[in-house]
Amino acid sequence: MTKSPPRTRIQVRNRAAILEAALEVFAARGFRGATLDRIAQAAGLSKPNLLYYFRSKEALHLAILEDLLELWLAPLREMDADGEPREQILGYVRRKLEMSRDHPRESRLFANEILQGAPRARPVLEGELKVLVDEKAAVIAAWSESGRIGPVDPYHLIFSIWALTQHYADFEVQVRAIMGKTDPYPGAEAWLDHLFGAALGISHKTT
Amino acid sequence: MTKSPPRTRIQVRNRAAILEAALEVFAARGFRGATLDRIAQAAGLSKPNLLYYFRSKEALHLAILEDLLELWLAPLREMDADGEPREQILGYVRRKLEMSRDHPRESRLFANEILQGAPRARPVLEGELKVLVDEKAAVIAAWSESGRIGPVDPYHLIFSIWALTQHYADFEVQVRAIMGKTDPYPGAEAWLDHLFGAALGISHKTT
DNA sequence: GTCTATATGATGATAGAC
DNA sequence: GTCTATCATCATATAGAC
Repeated sequence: MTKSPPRTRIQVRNRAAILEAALEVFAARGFRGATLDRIAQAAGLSKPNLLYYFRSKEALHLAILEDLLELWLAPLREMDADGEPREQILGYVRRKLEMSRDHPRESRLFANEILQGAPRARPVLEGELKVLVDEKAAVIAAWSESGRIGPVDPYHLIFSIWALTQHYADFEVQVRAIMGKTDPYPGAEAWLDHLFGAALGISHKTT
Repeated sequence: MTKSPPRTRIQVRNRAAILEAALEVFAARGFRGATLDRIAQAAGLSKPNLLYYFRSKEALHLAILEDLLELWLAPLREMDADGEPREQILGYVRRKLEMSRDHPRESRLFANEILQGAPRARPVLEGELKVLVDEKAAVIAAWSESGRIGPVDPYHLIFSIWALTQHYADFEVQVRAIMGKTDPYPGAEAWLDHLFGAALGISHKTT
């Protein structure tokens, strides 16, 4: 799946420039909306030269997805079964929110891909992602059953964390349309801490 | 912005068929990924005939956005300043989740548009949407200040509701990759009820 | 109002010189 | 390895007959 490794410094630099440019363009316009022309221009190369490094638009997109995967799954991987449950879950929320703040393009690229049915990423979702989520869901379920956190549905809890944190990157335009120039992240962090903190309690008020 | 009203029954039927087909295709593939060929085929018309009803792809997309707007904002509009606060907010969550379940294509069409910077919907976001959100945020803030619900950030609360409910429509492929054939909506409803119920409490456990 | 045929432009990819 | 020139395809939109 990966190309033969680059040998010269120029190749390393060009390859990196292409991946950076492609991330920018794919994130902003989706797979179909992105053009090789635009990516090549952003990378400072000619279109045929770009295609010398990646044999097709499809191959370029795939290379990015693969590069991104570990970065993307890292925050969940760090959740430690032996840690303090509440701290582990709230820590995951914080790391994931930081990921949205520091890597919004990566978030939007994934969002574009999944929104359109994950034509290229589906194997990853059903393979590596599902395995990881099943594993961490089991950890959370054990915490819940032992009473160290309140009763929660681990899968929906994880979906919630994804949805809430990624929202600030993926729907940034909408957030800004409503909040103006105010940086949403400080408020978001406090709110998510409150929201998940309350939900993880042993019990909660019902009225 | 809107075309002259259709006059005959055939026109009404064709126009509706086009909008239905276009919703399907735009939602699944985004603006650039959708082709007039595919929309025309899905609507059972020739491409030039489609362009007789809508002068351009752009105009067709705009017509859909406008048609969708009221449907989309209705659940929030229904939130009643004179109702019982907790019930009003949880009711909004439920209606919005039903909207995702019953209208996933509409959700994905909006998501595509916003994800790519809202090139066509931006005026709506900064206009009608912002006005409505500001109004309802003030209502929630008043509830919070009077102590009828706990201290909440009204804007982030509303973002949370959008993010969580729309996630099940927009990222359906990912949810299914992890949950398999299980219908996620019953579990989602219970979880969101728990999550927001806990967060709206007067206070919550901090450890 | 609806169709066939076609103009026009964009885009992914290749050929071949240097 | 990198470029200019070009091909083949596809997509939006229009012309014009019926």
